Parts: sequence; C-alpha cells; structure tokens
Amino acid sequence: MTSPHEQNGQCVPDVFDAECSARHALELISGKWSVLILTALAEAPRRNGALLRRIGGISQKMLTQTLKDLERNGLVERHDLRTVPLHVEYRLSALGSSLSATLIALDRWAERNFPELDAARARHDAARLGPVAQTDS
Amino acid sequence: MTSPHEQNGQCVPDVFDAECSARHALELISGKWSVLILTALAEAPRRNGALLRRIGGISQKMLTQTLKDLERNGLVERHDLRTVPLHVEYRLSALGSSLSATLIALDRWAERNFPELDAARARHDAARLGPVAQTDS
DNA sequence: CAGGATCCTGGGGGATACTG
DNA sequence: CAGTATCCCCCAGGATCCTG
Repeated sequence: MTSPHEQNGQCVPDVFDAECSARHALELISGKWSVLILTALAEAPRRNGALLRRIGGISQKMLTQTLKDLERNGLVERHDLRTVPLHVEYRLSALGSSLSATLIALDRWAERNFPELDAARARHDAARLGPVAQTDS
Repeated sequence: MTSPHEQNGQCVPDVFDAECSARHALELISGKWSVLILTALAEAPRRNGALLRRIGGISQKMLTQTLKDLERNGLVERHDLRTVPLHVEYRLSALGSSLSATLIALDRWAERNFPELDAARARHDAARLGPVAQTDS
C-alpha cells in the first residue's frame, strides 16, 4: 500500500505520527530519566554507583532499566571490566554523543528559566484563588 | 540553614537535584506530550481541534491537561475569542518561544536518527535471541 | 559492586458521555 | 467547538530481598 507513512516500519520521518519510529525515538530520548542519564554520561563515563549518586531521586531499578533500554537502542555502551568485585562502566556511544548537546541545552534551559516558570505558576495560582483585592504589598 | 540547595524553593540551579525547581521545569518541558504540543505551537498558533489533528495519538483529555499545565507555567498563552461557537487559540509565550529551538532540535534528532536506533535495537535483540546459527531465514 | 526477582500502589491516561 | 466529569485499567516505578 502507498499509505503516507508505510506503517510497517519505514515512514516519512515525523514525530507527530504516532506510528512512526521517530516518535518512539523521541519518547526514548525525552524520557524523564533518559535525559538525566544521558546528560550525566555526557559529562563523563560513569559506573552504576556513580550514576546513582549523581542523579538525585533515581532508584536502582529505574537506573538499570533505563540504562538497558538506552543500551538496547545504541545510545549507551556498557563496559564490563570482568573483575571481582564487579566493575561496570557506562559511556555514550557515538550516536549518544551526537545527542548530548541538545539534551544539555534542554537542561540548561530548565536551570536558567525555572524561576520564570515558578513565577508564572505563582501568578496563575494566585489569580485563580483570589482574583479580587490585589491592591497592596 | 546554609544547605547546598536551600530546599525551600531557592537553590543553586541543578537538574540533578531532585528537590530543585529546575528538575520540575525539566520534567515539564521534556514530558511526552509537552514536547509535541510546544513544537506544534512553535509551527503556528493553533486551536484545540487543530492540535488534536496535528498530534497523532493524543487524546482530548491529555491535550487539555497538558495545555493547562503549560499555560500555568507560562509557556503557552490561551486566547479565547469570546464567540459562539467557541473559538480558542493557543500560542507560545515569549518564554515558550525561547525554548522552541531546542525542542525542535530534539524532534529533528529523532527524525534523523531513528533508523540508527531501530538498527541497534534489531542487532541487540538478535544477539540476545540467537547468538548462534544465524545463517538462514 | 552490579543487578536480578517480587510484590504492591498511585496515578497516568484512555473511553465515553455530558455541558456552555 | 472546546472543554468537563466519570469510570476504570494498566503499568511506571518504589521498596525490599536475594545472587554472582
């Protein structure tokens, strides 16, 4: 069939198309933990424990799970120095590296603009709770 | 207290800090639907129905819900032409516009590199399922 | 140290029907 | 047309315990 996106896997790349693989790619790289893990690995190759310490609020389970997913999709490489005690290091693949600048830009934007978001939210919420009497302080 | 990030709301901006507002900002702007909505609005101001049609796979519920969240945080502006039938238009705020380039870069990366992800995934899965004897169909 | 296996809960998110 | 309200399911993800 000559459908617009050839639903079998090949499609005109479009993140707006729910069936296109590009959408899955986008959801992977913009995932809650993916962004942080990829950014942390962009700073430097890291071990499991180091990642756990670097990324506040992540659980061992989600770290392992997300790392596996990223590795499966070729964004992260797992290097197992077969020693005892175990020593495993994660690093970005070339593909992963090609993404890091954009992800870091995203982080930077959040770090530079969150006060604006906070302020907007405060204003919005204040307006909803008390649309009247805003004459002082 | 002079804790490193002043857990009351003011902190040294760090997305890796689970308590920092920058983290919340990051999670908002990297949300599954947020990215697509913001990108769609970066293309042009749009109405509810237009967004629904533009963004494949989104439900009315998630669209409304995410739009409200984005508006609350000052990234999107809602313009209600008080007509009947109802006519509401959404557009990026200045703050939202300052983010669009990065989000579009993210989309573009996904659209340009998803074949690499697909290939890596295929390789990875093939290796796991049958590391042996892959000579025929 | 890296990470598998299990159990369990909250809420993300779909479907459907209704309203101004 | 642009939403709101309800019901309900499913799974992301935490807590805990166990292994190589």
